[in-house]
Amino acid sequence: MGTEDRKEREKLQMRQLIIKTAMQLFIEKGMDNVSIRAIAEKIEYSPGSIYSYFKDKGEIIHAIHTEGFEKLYALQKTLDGVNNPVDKLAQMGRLYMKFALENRDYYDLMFIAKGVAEKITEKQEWEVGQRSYDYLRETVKACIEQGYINDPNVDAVTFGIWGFVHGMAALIIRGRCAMMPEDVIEHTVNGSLNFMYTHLITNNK
Amino acid sequence: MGTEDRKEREKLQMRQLIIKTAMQLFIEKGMDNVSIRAIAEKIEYSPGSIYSYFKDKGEIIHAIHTEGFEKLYALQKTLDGVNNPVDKLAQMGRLYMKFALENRDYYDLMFIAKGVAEKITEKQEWEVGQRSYDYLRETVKACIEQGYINDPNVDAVTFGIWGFVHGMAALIIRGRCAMMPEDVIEHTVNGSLNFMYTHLITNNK
DNA sequence: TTCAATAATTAAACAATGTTCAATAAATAA
DNA sequence: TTATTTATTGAACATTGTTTAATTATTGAA
Repeated sequence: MGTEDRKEREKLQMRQLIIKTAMQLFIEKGMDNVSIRAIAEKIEYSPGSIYSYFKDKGEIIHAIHTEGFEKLYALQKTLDGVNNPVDKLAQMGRLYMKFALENRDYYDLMFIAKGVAEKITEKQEWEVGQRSYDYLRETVKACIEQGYINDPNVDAVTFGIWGFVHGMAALIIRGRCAMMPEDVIEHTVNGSLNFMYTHLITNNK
Repeated sequence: MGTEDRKEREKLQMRQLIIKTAMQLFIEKGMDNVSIRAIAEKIEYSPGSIYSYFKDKGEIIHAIHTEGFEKLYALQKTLDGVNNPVDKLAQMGRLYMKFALENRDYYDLMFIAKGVAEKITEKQEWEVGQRSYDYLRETVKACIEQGYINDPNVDAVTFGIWGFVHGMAALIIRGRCAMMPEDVIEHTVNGSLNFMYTHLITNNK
C-alpha cells in the first residue's frame, strides 16, 4: 500500500515547511530572536509538534546550514568553464564575497555561528562543506602547478586565501568595521580583493 | 570626608571582582554557559546585586571586551622599536595570531561574538580598538611609502591584511577547520603567514 | 462500517535564563 | 541615638528549549 510513501512524503514536506519558516523568521527577526514557539505559531502547530520532526533546535539550524552549503557550491560550479586558474581564483573570491554579504544569515550559520560546528564533528557531515573547500583547493593547486603562485604548500595557500576572504566577510557581518563609513566598505573590499590577486601571482605570467 | 572616596573605591573593586569572576567562568565553562546567577554565587552575592554594579549582562561582557583590547594594544606596542615596516608588519601578524589563539575567549568577544559590537555603536567606545587598527594602518602606510607594497590604497591593504589574519583565527576559533587535522593547523597557519608576507612585498627590496 | 492499534498533536509542566522590584539590612550623617 | 540614604536580598516575571502524559486523528483488518 502506498500510504507509507505518502506519510513519508508528508513528513518531509512538514520538515521543509519548518525549515522554510525558520529561515523566514531568521531573516526577519535575526537569528537569535527566533524561538521554537515562534516557528510553531507561524505554521499553526503547537511547539511540541516540532519535536516530532526535529530532535532539537540545533537540528533545524543544521538543516539550514546544509542548505547554505548547497547554495554556495552551486555558485562555485558556475565557474566550471573558466579555464585559467588565476581568473577562476579571482572570480571565486568575488563570488564568495558576494554570497557572504547577500546571504548573511546563511553565511553566519555556515562559517561563524557558535554551536553549529560542534555538533557536526560526530558525523562526517562535513562533506557538503568539504566539496566547496576542495573546489577552491583544486584551483589553487592549478595555479601553483602552472607557475602562477610561487609556493609549493597548497594547503597553506588555500587556507590563507580562504581566511582572507572569510576574514573580511566575518568582520563586516559581525559589525567590526566601525573604522570606516558603511558606504565605503564595499569599495574597500574590492580594493583588497584586487590587491591580493594582483600580488599573489608571480610575475612570470 | 573621605568616605565617598572609599565607597567609590569599593564600588570599583566590586566591579573588578565581578569582571574577574566572569572571565574565570568564561574560560572555565565557555562563554555561553555562564549565567548571572553563577557569577553571583561564586562571589557569594545575590543575583540581583550584580545589577547595582552593571546595567546588564552586556555591560559585563563589554568590560571584558575592553580589557582584551588593552592587552592586544600592549602587545602591539612591544613592536615600537622595529624600524623596518615590513618586519614590523610580519611580526605584528604573528603576534596577532598568537594573541588570538592563546586568548580565544577574549578574541571571540573582541572580534567575533554577536551582540557586543551592536551596543558600542552608540558611544565612541571604538577608540580602544581604533588605536590597534591605526597601529596596523600606520605600519602599512610606511610599507607603501617606502615602496615595499605596491598599492596606493592604504585602507584596502590594511583591511585586507587584517581580514587575512582575522579570517584564519576566526575559522580556527569557531571550529571551521575540519578539513585538516588539529595538529597541523598551526603549521598551516605559519605557512599562510609566510606566503602572504613573501608575496605582498614587491621585489624592488 | 466498526474497532483496535498506531501515529500525530497538544497542552501543561520543567528547569534555566536575564531582569526587576518591593522589602530588608547596613552604613552613614546629623 | 535617630533619620536618611545606600546596598543587598529573595521572590517574582517573562522567555527560553525541551519533555511527557493525555488526547485526537489516522490507519488496516474484521
